[in-house]
Amino acid sequence: MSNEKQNDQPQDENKLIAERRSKLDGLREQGQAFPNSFRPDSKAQVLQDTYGEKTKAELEEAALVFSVAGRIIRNRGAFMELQDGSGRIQLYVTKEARPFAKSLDLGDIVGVTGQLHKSGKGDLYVSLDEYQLLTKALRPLPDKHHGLADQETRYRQRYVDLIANPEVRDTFRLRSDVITFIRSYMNGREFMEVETPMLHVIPGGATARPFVTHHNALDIDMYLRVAPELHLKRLVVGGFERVYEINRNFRNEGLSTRHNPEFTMLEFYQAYADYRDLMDLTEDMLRKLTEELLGSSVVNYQGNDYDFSKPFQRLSVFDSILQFNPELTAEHINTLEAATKVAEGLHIPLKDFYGLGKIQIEIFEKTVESRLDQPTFITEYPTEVSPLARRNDDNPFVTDRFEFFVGGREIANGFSELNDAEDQAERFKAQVAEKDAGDDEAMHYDADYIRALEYGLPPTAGEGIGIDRLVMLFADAPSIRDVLLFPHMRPEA
RNA sequence: GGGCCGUUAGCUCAGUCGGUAGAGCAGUUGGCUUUUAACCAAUUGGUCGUGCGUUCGAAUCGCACACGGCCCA
Repeated sequence: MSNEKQNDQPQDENKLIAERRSKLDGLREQGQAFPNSFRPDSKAQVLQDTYGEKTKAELEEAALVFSVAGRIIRNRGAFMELQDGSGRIQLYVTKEARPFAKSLDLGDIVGVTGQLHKSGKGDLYVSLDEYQLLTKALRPLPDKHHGLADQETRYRQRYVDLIANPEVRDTFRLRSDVITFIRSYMNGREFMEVETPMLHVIPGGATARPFVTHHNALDIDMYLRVAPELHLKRLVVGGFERVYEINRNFRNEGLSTRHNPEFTMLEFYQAYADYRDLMDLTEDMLRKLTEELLGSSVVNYQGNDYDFSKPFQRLSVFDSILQFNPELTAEHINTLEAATKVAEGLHIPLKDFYGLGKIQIEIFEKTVESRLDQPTFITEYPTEVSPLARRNDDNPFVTDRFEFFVGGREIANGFSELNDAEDQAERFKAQVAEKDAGDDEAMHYDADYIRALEYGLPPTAGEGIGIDRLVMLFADAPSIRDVLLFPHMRPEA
């Protein structure tokens, strides 16, 4: 019999839960324990905003009656506090309602209809004239004053975090606002939102290790996409001249404060534009986003101010290396031999297949990237590390490409697209050679994409913007996990 | 992958030199009922992350492991 009890109840059952469970048993005996007929007509925050300034006498005169529903988060004495999706409002326990109030546990969800009053201390409250328990909470809430502090529990049980720590709700509302703004901005510029496959037969569009899965009916391995790039450009070939997608990418890499295996990107393509046009667009969009969301053009992130109102700096990879390494001259990084020496001096591990461009990027990432504080575009990325970007007309060693940095972090990556099918085929072959040489992040050869280019991709520029990192910046969040509702964690022990 | 820190009641946290496991909140019972983390009185609640070891005796010391946090690669 004690075995039975253990089998049909959770392992972490304790006395607090058992007491609530027995209250629920009593409710079941009385009838429907989970009624779904109550309809609130008001939200707590709307009542606060609409009537918070009214005087006690004005409210008595008006005799307004409202219905609210939500979770009881405080229940002592004559007042209770109810929290709904919008905010909080007090409830007054009338003498008749005392047995009901006494039977409630913190966390229970109730529906209440009653007159709106103002207390002697100046707070609005709804009187418990009519009331109903809508959902019994079996588990106790975290400490009402300290909230939920344990980081692991906050990430694993986000639902509790959202109940106990109201500022967490603000972060995710901000995230929603960012995405809403971006959609509106792109739609306003005649971009069309599209959805392209998540499951790829040939992973492409970025240099990254993919997740592998299996399609049973076709009996083939498939890959979760690392980027939507190649599909979006196929659409430009097809005649959709401005497309964008806001969706998840999957990269099989480690977890850190800046990396989650699935993350959200805005990716967009504009025909008859080049990378300079996209730098202008990015600058305009981020400036407007900042002003719209924060009401200011200065973003404070982890104690530093970043000013989005001034023109963003534009600097080539090559020049940035020289600027941030005053002891270096052009001669130190413009030949394979010299650059290799510099890289070795910086203790950068090099692989045999690295060319000059790759080594320059390694030097850039080691010595420049984290120091790009104020909003900055870095341009002219080496062709070697840009297999999908158009070569620069004056210097084919580099491409018409930029990345955008702020606070030492890469936020965006864009370039004029390579629309020379024969050049693209050669670049794919170079990637395959790198893969054969041991680079498991290198791209595959995508023959259908080459075929699409052979039909003709108009001159086009494309860009990807990391939404998670952007939200981190605006939410002042130190970890990407703070802007992901359900960040990936190792399974619980 | 490496280093440092953490894991004690449902939650937030103490726990000294190795010697019977503590507080506040919540819970239970009673009182009170216009409060703002309500208050008063009494009271329940523990696999001290897991395992092995040292010891007469381990939350405490050692080793290994798990999970998390921060930093580095």
